[in-house]
Amino acid sequence: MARPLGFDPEDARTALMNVFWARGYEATSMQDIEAATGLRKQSLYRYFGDKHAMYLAALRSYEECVVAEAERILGETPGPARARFSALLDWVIRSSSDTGGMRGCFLANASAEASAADPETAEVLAAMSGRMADAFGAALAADTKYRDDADLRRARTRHLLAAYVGLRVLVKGAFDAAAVREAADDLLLSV
Amino acid sequence: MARPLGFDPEDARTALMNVFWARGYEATSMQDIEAATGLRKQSLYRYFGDKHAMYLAALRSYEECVVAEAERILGETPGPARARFSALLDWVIRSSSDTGGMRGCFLANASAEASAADPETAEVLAAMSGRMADAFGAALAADTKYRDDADLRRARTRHLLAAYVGLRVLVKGAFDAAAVREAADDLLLSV
DNA sequence: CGAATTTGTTACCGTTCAGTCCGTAATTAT
DNA sequence: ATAATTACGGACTGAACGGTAACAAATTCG
Repeated sequence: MARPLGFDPEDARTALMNVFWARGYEATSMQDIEAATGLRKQSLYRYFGDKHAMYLAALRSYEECVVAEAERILGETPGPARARFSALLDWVIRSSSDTGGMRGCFLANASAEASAADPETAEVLAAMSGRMADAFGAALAADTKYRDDADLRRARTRHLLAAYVGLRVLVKGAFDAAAVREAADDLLLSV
Repeated sequence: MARPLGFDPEDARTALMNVFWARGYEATSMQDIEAATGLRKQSLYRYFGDKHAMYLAALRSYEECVVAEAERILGETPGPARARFSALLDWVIRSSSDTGGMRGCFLANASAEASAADPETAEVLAAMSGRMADAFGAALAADTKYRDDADLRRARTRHLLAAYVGLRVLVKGAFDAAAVREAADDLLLSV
């Protein structure tokens, strides 16, 4: 009955994801968001609510884009667990160098920035890391060694998830591409 | 020749460390800093310069407190590499539950928050992670297996550092104490 | 004691923050 | 066409930001 939306909400969410991913929550101003989305504040506020809601939308967009892709790679790569994780790490390293800048992992960045006083964000992050953990566990279960030992599988899942997150944090400052590759190769030896 | 400083600079730096560690750089306001240190803005500005310098002082304080303690534990624990890392992880888990809140690792938090546009912070972070890597490598060298194979030692060092950092990020949201313990135990199997 | 110097405190500065109001343009239903 | 409804754009708001200026209290040296 009235004028339709002048922008694609999906595009806006992707732009939000990129800007919050690159700068974090606190360091991103509404000016940055306007520039990233190409929209005016008023349109953003009407559609999303407030800055915090935009951040949650960005996190959900990351979940749909990146976490889903990680799940796909871990699930669809044929062969044993090690091959699956190798494919995952290849993809991480490749997509890191694609974007040039080392943004790390939005999930890891958000976890590190998260204050205890933000239960909504904590919930989204917990759900996301839970999906990652499930995907890791399922990939491990491709090997009989892990399929038959739930305790080992859970422990190894947590170990791998920690190493994965740590890699994506360290790539922002301490590790160059070669160091990441080396750490990833060594990590695969423990799978 | 004049009135002496009315506060202990070391205490002030420790307070700065704690407040930036808990909240990050952007989310910490000068009001927070005044409350944490018990000092007024003017005293802080005169002594440290500006907020950014206070952050660097906080990072250096962390390096002197926490990184130095990690070096000490890795270096002075007797026995093979695994025992040394076990002691390190015990200490991490113990000190995490001591402070109640899960602040994670200041180094990891700062790395995740760091923007590429801050070379000074990047330098401090690189130096700190370098010290951690050196300490990890030295601890590994307690085993002949690692002492005699520099390539393996370097790769394993990076793997362990990534896992260590990842653990301390995930403890902020995704992992509870039991999950950390489990991941740490599994991590030790790869040493 | 008194001059010099530095600390600590209060008030203040311009800027930027997230968020809102309101007039205008665009679209649909009648 | 016209009325109703909605999106858009610019101007605006009060609060909080980081940072500074100016003054009073305290300490040391001559």
